[in-house]
Amino acid sequence: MKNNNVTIHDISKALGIDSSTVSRALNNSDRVSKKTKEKIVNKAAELGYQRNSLASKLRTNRTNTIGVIVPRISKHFFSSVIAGIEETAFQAGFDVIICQSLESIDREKKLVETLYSNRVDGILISISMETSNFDHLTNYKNKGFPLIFFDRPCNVSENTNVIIDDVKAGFDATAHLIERGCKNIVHFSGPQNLELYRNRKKGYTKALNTYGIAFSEHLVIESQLMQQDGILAAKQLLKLPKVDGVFSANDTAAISAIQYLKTKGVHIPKDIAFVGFSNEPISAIIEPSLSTINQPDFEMGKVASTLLFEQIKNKTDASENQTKILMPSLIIRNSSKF
Amino acid sequence: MKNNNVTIHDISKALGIDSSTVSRALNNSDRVSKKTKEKIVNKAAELGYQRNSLASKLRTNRTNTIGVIVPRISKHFFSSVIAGIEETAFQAGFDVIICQSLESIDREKKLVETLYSNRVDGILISISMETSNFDHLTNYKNKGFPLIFFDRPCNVSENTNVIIDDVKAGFDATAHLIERGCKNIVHFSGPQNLELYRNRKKGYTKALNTYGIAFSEHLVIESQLMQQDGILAAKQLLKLPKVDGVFSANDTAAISAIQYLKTKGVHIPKDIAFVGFSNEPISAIIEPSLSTINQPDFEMGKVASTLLFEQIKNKTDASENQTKILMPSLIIRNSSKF
DNA sequence: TTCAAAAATACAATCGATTGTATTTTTATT
DNA sequence: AATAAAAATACAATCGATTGTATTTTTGAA
Repeated sequence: MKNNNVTIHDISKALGIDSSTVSRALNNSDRVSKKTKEKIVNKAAELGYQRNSLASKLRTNRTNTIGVIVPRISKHFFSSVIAGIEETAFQAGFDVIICQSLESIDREKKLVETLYSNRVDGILISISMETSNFDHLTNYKNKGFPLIFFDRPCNVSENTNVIIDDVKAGFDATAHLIERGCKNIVHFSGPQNLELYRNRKKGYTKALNTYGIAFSEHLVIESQLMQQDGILAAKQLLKLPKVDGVFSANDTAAISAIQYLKTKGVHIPKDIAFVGFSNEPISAIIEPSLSTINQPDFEMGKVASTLLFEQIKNKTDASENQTKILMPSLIIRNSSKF
Repeated sequence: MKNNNVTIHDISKALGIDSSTVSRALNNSDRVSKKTKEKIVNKAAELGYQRNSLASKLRTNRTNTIGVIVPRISKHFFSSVIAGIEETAFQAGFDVIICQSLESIDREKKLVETLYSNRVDGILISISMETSNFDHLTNYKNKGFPLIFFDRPCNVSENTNVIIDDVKAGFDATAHLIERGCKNIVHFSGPQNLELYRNRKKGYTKALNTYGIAFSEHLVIESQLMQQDGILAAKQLLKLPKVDGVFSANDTAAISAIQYLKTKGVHIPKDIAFVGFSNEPISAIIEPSLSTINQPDFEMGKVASTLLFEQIKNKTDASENQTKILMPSLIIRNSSKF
């Protein structure tokens, strides 16, 4: 494509009107008369003019764009959060650039750099599973760059985090299994550098304590909670004595474990009851349907982006960091019914 | 955030070296001596310099960025295509901006404009279900802007399309049902402005013809193929006499229809056999597992982006339009077994 | 040591839009 | 008709990086 892009200077020349006036006209400034505006707008349409945002952004030092980094867009939870973000952004007149780290710290670093060098006005991020050092993020944050963590918080320094109450969720899930009669409850846990998984585990142990059940580290199976991990966990679980309940820190692992156990003749929930985490759409459909924790995903997107836009506006103020905690809810389905 | 961004001019001043040399040094040009390069690179690191891509892109008129517009990132098919695109793009040194139209033509138009005004080097798009007029796309295409359609092609003018052989897929799916013994096969079809759905339907009718079964328009139920539509279609289907097979143009509608029918005591596949389309991950897990058409999604992303990069490179040549057709494959699962 | 060639660096224009200031034109008041 | 105020428009600098050309410095061969 030859560079036949039309600029305001082309319009300027075509009409014999200064480019500054053209610019003002196209931005509907009231410093330009109605008549001239009309002429300019018409000529712009005629020539097929399209603003060069790069130039505009460079000059104004404002991009009206935010970046969002999630581990994986195909995860229902994240795409719902993104939906919430996009809705808020649309109302605020902001564009959104969606990126996925694929759980890789290297990709994450590169994405942050790219977004920053494109001068997005702020970033919303849910860190990768590999991220345990936060320098590539706090460096920007400390410069005063608007940066907000959601779902997977960062507490190594002062930050704004939007999370759900994972301890409560873990407690509720486990308590439900106990009240249902489970005595030997296994916990599928995730990478411990993520506070979120630490908290779900905390909730699990807290519930055991509350109900006077001894906690045993043997009953905690840690993995990345991918599909394959669920199968491995199920195999491991079968070697443990009289397990009758599982609280999995995500649905994916729970589902693959259930599938595997079914092939081994284990009856869910009679032999082993299951509670997952995330309320993936599939969880309502499989058999047995999976009890799980519902997270206010869409709301999380709205809350996080609203906070971000506040930070972007209050450029001058040292924005106060705050942690917003949203409430999860337990959905009881067949995988844990009597 | 005050604008304390470090520029090459800051480095220039700090070292008493002209900014052009600084720029060249940071781009590792061999017009700068090794010694000076080192000084500059060190100072850049010290000051926390980060290139302003906006300025760079404006000057060079090259963004090394492509845009991708899909209807919905949460759809497994699209996120897999995106994965393929990102892999190719990464190798080519390009950034990818992911956008979702949410099946809305208005959003789609706005996204194309935004991407263009940000001067992406090209766009890959799978159009929305609402899109039946293509002016907002062909306008750019005709200017010589690299634009490629995937999965949902555009044949109103000369374009590059990357698609799968939907006719064959529809044929295979239907033929399989017939060979299995089905005589009254319903087809869940999608919006007819999308060629893809027209083609799947074509394949369906072609198979009926081939096997000497009369085609009846009554047996085609058209909708947006969303979850809710599947239930409505199932209800409608129950009113038809002796339906014994369904070929659904996507998995989503098939799955919700199956769920509904099961509650009505219909046995799948004994009473009604099902074949879906897309091979969503859920399809392997539900009960009965859903026979479906597997699309080479990741490959489609690679092929489409490879073609796009070729077009971007051959700026001058009038790039030849071409249609690439990828081959789908039928996966037979329990929903259509004997 | 001298000087041409090569290497390194500096100068200055440029990408396209925006914006503060200056100038011209119009309007309205006397 | 004169003139001050207001409205409309023009001028010119700027955002930050890049790049063709010019200038200075270094190198090495005679």
